[in-house]
Amino acid sequence: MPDQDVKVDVFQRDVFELTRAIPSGRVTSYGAIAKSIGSAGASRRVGWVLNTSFSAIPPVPAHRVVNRKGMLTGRMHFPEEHAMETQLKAEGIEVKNDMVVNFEAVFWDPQVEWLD
DNA sequence: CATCTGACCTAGT
DNA sequence: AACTAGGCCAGAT
Repeated sequence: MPDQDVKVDVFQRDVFELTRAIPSGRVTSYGAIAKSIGSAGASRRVGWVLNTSFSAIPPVPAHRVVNRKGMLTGRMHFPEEHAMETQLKAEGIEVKNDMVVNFEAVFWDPQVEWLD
């Protein structure tokens, strides 16, 4: 099989695995994920992969992934309109006006805390 | 088949 | 510090 397909598969697998490793009550960013799996700059692909994560087994907590500013940019893509915010709040993360409150405090850096 | 778009980020001006 | 441009790469049109 073509190398490209393999790369995509690995990329997707890594994104899923890393995202599942995000502790409850914490969030991370697309760029941080991309960087820690060796694809720095490919943050847009992370979004695409997460979009396919809704049907993934086991489920991927895509609601814990936001952009660099702590903004819930992907909430409109969730199955239900307020799913992302609701789930975050259920985990103890405060969300106001589509923004994670105290973002720096709840930010989870995969490169530091996700050790193989 | 060509062009645009997007759950983004960094760097340059 | 605000703004622009470029890069990333797969889907959609």
